[in-house]
Amino acid sequence: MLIRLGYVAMSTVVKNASPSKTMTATNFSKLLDREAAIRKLQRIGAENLHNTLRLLKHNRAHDIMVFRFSSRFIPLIGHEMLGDWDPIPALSAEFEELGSYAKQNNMRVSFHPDHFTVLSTPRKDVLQKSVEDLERHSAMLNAMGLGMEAMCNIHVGGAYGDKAKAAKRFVHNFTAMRMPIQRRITLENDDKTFNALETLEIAEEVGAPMVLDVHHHAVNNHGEDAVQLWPRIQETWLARARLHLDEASASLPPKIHVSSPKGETEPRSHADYVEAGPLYTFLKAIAPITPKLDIMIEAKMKDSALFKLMEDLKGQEGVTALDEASLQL
DNA sequence: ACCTGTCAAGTCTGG
DNA sequence: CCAGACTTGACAGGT
Repeated sequence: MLIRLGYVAMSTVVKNASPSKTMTATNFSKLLDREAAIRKLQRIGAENLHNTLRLLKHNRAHDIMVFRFSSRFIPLIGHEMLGDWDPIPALSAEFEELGSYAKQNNMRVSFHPDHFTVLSTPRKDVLQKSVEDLERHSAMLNAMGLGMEAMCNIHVGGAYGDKAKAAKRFVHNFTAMRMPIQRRITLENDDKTFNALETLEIAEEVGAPMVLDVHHHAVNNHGEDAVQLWPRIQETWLARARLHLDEASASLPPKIHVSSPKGETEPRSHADYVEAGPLYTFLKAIAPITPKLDIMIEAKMKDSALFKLMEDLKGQEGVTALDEASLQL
C-alpha cells in the first residue's frame, strides 16, 4: 500500500504564513469609505492566497502531496455587506497562480467548508446559504484551474430529532444541486451525529466518495469495526470514477482523516500530535486490499505532527519511508 | 508581551 | 421563543 500524508491549512514550521487573516463585519462597516473597505478585503484575500502558495512550496520541498486549503481565504465572502462585489474574479490572478502550482506538482488539494454548511437542514434559508457556500468553494477551485479531482469535504449535518428524516432530506437536497457541485463533494462521518455506517449509506445513495475519519468513528459508532466497513468505503471511490468516467478522479486514492484524542476528559478534541499505534493497526489491516491511500492529519501541530508521525510509523514493522511524507506498507 | 472578549454563519439543550 | 454551550483561530483592545 502506497500512503501519502497531508495536513490542514496552516504550517507550524513556516512562520508568518497565515492563510486565514480576517476582517470582521463590524470592522468592515466601521470604515467609512466603502471602496477602501473593499480594497482592504481584497488585500487580505491576496495575502492569504500568497501565504498558501508559500505553504505549497514548503510542501513540495518536503514531498507533501496532500493538502487542505483554508476555507477562510476571503473574509466575509458571501456576506450581503459586500453587495455585488465578487471577490473571486477580483483575485483571479492569485487563484490561478496557486492552482497552477498545485497542478504542476500533482498535489492533491481540497476544501472543507465548515459546519455552517448543512444540507440536512429543514430550513430553507440555511439550505440556500449552504448551497451558495458550496458553489463558492467550487468557484474558487475553478478559478484555480483545478478539475473535479479537487474536492470539498462536508458532513451530513444535524439530525433534528429524526435522523432518518434528516438523511432523506440530505439526499433530496444533495441531488437537487447542480451536477458539477455534487461531483466535487466528499462525505465525512462526524463525531456526534451521522456515524461512519450512516454516512456510508448516504454516500452510496448519492454517489459521493466517503472520507473516513477514524477518530470520529472511535467516538461515534454502534459497534461497527472500521476495518469491516473499509471495503464498502473504498468502493465509494471506485464507484465515483465509474460513474463519471473521468481519469482524474479514477486515479484519486481514498482519503482518511486521522487525529488523536486530547485526553480522557476531552475524547473528541484533537491532540497536538497523532499517535502512531492505533493508526498502524488500522493501516496494517486494510493494506492487503488497498493499493493507495491518502491520509489527512488533523492535529494541532499540523505539518510538525506529520513529520513526527512519519518518524513513528517508520519504526513499525513492514513500513518503508519513500520520502519525507510518503510510505510503503 | 500577554490576556480577554468577539466574530457571519450552524445545531442542540434547557429554560 | 431565546440564551448559552459547543468549538476554532485570529484579531482588537485592554493591561
